[in-house]
Amino acid sequence: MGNRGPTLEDVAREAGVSRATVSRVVNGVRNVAPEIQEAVLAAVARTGYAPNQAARSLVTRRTGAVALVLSATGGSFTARLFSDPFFGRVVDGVLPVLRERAVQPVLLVAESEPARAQLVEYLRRGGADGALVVPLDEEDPLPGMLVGAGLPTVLFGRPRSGVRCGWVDLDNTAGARIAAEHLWAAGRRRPATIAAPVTAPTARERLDGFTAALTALGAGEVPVERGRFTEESGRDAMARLWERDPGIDAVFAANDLMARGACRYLAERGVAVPGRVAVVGFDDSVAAHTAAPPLTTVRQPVEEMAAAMTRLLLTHLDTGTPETGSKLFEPVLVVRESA
Amino acid sequence: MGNRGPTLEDVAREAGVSRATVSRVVNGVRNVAPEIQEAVLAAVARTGYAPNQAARSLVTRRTGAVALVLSATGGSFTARLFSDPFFGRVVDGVLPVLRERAVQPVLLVAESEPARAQLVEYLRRGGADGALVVPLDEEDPLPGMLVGAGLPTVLFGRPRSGVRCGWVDLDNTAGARIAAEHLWAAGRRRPATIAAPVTAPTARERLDGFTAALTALGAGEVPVERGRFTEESGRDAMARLWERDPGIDAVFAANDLMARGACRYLAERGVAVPGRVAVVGFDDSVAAHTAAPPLTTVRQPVEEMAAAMTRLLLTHLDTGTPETGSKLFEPVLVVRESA
DNA sequence: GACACATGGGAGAGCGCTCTCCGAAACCTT
DNA sequence: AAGGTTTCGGAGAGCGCTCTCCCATGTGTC
Repeated sequence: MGNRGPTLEDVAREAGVSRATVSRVVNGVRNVAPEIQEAVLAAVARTGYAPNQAARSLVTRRTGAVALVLSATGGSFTARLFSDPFFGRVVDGVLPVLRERAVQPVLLVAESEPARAQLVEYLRRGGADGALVVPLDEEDPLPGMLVGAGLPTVLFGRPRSGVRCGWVDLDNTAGARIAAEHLWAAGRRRPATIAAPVTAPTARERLDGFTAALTALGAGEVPVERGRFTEESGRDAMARLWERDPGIDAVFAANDLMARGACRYLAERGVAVPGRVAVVGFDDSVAAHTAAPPLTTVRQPVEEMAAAMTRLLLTHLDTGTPETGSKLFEPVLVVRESA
Repeated sequence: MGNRGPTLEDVAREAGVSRATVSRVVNGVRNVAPEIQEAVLAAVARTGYAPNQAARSLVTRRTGAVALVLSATGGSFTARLFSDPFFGRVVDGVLPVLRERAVQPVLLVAESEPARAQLVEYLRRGGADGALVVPLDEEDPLPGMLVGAGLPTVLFGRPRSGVRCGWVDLDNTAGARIAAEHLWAAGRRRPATIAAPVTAPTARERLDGFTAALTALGAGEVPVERGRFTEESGRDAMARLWERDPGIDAVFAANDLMARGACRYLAERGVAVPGRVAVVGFDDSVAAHTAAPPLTTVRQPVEEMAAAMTRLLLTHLDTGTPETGSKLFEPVLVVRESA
């Protein structure tokens, strides 16, 4: 694309000033006499000038863009990416913070191993100033690769050991405990849970936190089935749970989508929710209040967390100090009708 | 970020050759003696060299990235973006084509007016070599802005008049006709339709095509209610339709999600589908076959279309000719259980 | 053995911008 | 009025790379 538009030089000639002056006006720095400033702006408008970001980056070592990386090691993940409201919430939290600072948000998806490699290479070459990473699996090597490449990085969720970078996270264990205590207090003595893949640390904390809290309360063994965070998989897990033991009177699912799936199965079987079985979800996404019945769920302030994550990165970028800030958020139980 | 890593110069010194030679090896061009090539690669590995994309772009006028722009003029659209399987399918179609060519896909979202302006500025400055745009509203000014800025652009859906650029599209009118004919052939004589916002050209074609086909077949007035492409809005539209006229015996919805919503409403009212009312969706997304009952729907080969759109852009980029290619796809009816 | 010709690798210009100097002019201050 | 100080704008180096020249070797031909 020999799309060579006008350069600073052209604008300078047009305005009858030097390159440096045009640069000053364009970047709004220092004191340039008002009439000269006006002349320059007019010249910019007349020529249709747009600064060449490559040339600018070459000297400033900044691109003005920040990458929001969605990564997963499992196959076919765009399907999940664009069906789980979770990601939309992350994006919703990130965008305003970046926009306010006039930083361009750039979404990058790492859906496979080669994609991950290509993505890291892109960032190593200076495709963006920093990365906000939402990894979905514990084994995901991406955060380590990025941090290893020296790229300012902040994660949604704690990094695996050995990877030093900023992060935000929810106290999932506490969230699971809140759910357990709510169910217990409501007289439920035979709770089960629908967990998520073992590879998601988040999921493990929710599972362990739930069983640990129930054990502490004096409950017996808690039946566990696993889903894949999708509504469909939640339905299936509920089916297996029910087949194993129709005596259970409560179900805690690791996210709202799976909780919905569980409700759907129960509805199909004519089992009353919450009359016969109480259901608690996790996240408090839109999926929670549009469910039938509306879900009681553990609220994860995703947007807030994403905004905090973004601010952490911007601070890192501003100060240049690679201090790895972090922030842990507390969950809250949102009681609706399902439990 | 004074993140200055090793430069070509450093690698050259390390390998005992000139800058030019290192550049040749890194870019895999021309004939470099095998032993020298090896020495250079070793030096690259030792120094951890990564080419500076800004410097490279400055001379090549290429970034090696292509933007996939998701744009909408309505408010709060990330919610829809990350809940409608449609976008995931677009991404699924685009990624492989780009990956194969080692072009970095970069997702950009234009969720508001300022965001759109910032995005255009970013691309004008050379943030990417070209743009694949998925506009959701007819009034969306983005395609025009991009084309006006001289950026190679290909749209999903025909451009509004006055905007000259490549595009791919589905023959929505034909799709709606197929649906109408299917329902008519099945003996449905009182069909209604759930359309989408007037601002979506796609939606208008589906609505007009449906009513036109039915008129041609000899049907009377077709009741119309509008949704917003979401399952929830489809449910509500069905409710209004039913309230207006419980005599209708078929419903054609402008996408699968709304068709699902319609089914849900009918199920709530105890109306048999397809026994009493037949339902036809549009898109054949995952939402179609996971619905209860599985939806009869008009298949839109989104992935294929997205791949074609990408190839159109790459060709444009390769040849430099701003010939505005385009491709129209034919819909197919997928008959399942709902009609 | 003299010439033409391919082949491998270096020198150096220059992509478009920022930013540090510096000099000229205007303004105080005493 | 002489010196000091501030304000404004220009000159020019240089960011890290690519790519065109060009020269120094090989290799083939008669």
